[in-house]
Amino acid sequence: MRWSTLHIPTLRDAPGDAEAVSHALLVQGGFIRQLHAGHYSLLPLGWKVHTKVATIVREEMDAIGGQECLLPTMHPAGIWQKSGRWDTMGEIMFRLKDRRDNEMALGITHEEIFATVAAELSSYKQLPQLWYQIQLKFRDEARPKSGLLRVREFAMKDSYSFTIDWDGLDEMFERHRVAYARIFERLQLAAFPVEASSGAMGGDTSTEFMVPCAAGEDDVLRCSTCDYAANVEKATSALAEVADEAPLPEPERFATPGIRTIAALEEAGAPADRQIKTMVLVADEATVLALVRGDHQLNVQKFVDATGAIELRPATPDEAKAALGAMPGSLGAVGVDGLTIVADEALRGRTNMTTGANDDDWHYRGVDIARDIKVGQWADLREVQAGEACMSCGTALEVVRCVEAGHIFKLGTVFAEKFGVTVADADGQEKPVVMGSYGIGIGRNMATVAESHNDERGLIWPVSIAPYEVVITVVKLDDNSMAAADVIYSDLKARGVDVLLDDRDARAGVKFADAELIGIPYRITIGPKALADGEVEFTERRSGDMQRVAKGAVAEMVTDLVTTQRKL
RNA sequence: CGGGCUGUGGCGCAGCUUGGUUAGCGCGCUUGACUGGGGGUCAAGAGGUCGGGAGUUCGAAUCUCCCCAGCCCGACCA
Repeated sequence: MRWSTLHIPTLRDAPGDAEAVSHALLVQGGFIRQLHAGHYSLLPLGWKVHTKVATIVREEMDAIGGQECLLPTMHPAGIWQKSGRWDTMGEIMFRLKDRRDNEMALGITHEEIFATVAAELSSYKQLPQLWYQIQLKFRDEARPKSGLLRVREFAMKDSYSFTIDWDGLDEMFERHRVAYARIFERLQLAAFPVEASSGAMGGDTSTEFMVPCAAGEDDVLRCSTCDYAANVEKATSALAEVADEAPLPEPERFATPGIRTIAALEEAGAPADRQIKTMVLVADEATVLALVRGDHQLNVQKFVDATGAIELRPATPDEAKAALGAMPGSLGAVGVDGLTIVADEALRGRTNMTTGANDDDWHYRGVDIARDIKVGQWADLREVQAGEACMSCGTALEVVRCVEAGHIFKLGTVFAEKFGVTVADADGQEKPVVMGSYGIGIGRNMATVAESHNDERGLIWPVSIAPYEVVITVVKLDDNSMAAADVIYSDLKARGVDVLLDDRDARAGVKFADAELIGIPYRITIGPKALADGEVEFTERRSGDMQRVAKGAVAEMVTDLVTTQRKL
């Protein structure tokens, strides 16, 4: 294409409100424009990149046997009520009504719809099936941010597997791991798999693919020695043994005037790891207690996963007082009856502990948890901190800030049971089909590549998804230069290279700056200097390295380079 | 949802504290000239409901109130 005819609205200045690098560069480079919070228009350049990302995903899904479909975006409420997620999804779901007052929703994901399609399966001989689509999802995110990284309307590749048993699911899961690894390799993203919480998706296990990135929103605990990596919502670590002394015969009250914090109580003689921290939470309208060791932090998602709570929030100080009789700072679970008490595993078997006495300015010491506290449920609740020991090898774990680039779930038979997705097995017995679901956001991955590949001059796209693989920059629009440019341009096009001819009547500096800003990986510069020797200049965007090439040889050379890079 | 901040030509901003003729600047845009290998120079132009509404006032971009939108932090979130 000829630049002079295209709509590539690059900006001299970066937008003032863009914090994330990808956001600023995609706007400045003329790839995207915001319509309103969380909704972006993809301009020609942006759509080209987006399409190339989608193509890579499509190719890799096809390579593992995926069959592409396209399901509706708008769904009747009934289908979501059938799975029970009409209620559990809460505010994330855009809801609307049609003219007959029927309730509808915009799809946040498509398990329900694919399960409906799958209900037509009737025999194990039809399995396995692997279906996917690249389709818009709508999510009413509380806080869209960072350009394309977190939006309310976005294209996602979501695939769904249907197998006769769990071994089949394992096989499908493994296929996706391979496909995703290939996708991220082709996108040149440093993604790595991590253990994740399945959250509202439910199901058995899930794996996220994370890309280290400052603009990300997830923390991953990673071991540098072995391959352990897990989302902080799921991560565990090995704790040093704590040797407890024998407990007192019974908890002993002692006055702690003015002491409201773990740290203050520590100064008063109770080490933090010998304290029980009691937090009052409101889970789906019920008051519950979460107990962790004094020096530990509660991870809310872990609590949700352990208890199945849908909505969870900390109680207000007044609510805490109403429930336990004291203000935060003197709360405890000793002798508490009638409230659900969930305790972290690190507290199991501990004795001689200190905790609040549910009386302002009073605490108990000598507490034996097994004896004195009616724990209703033991669970892993504590948030792992950087530096704690890896469970499998003991190395200190590090925290890495990441973007979630993909997420794959083993769903099991939950949806199959609700939607009647059953098939007859070899013995003629009706069996629920085992499902998996697998997601990868197209726009988010595009933005993540932008986050990962840029410099002070702008974007540096990998050849695989660059809006154009090569730009021909004509320094001076005289007949001689344009003639040479046209020959090379036609030659490259004939060779199947995605080439952009910058034939704008602008100063060389402007063209160089724009080419670099929009991140075209290779540039052929045509100017009188080199042309006098029958040569053109060839520059690699990433390194800035320039070399002179005979004008008749450059097309073949570039084609070879691009072809190699493209396939990577 | 809580906290902080911001809305002024296409983009980036000043003006607002202390109300006062015609609302400025840079970039971009149009036309012309000179230029021509890293965002050039000169000249002449076009382009603005100052986020919206109500109020105070002789007079509001500026003060007051309400609303809307956007950004950032936190909460939340497949």
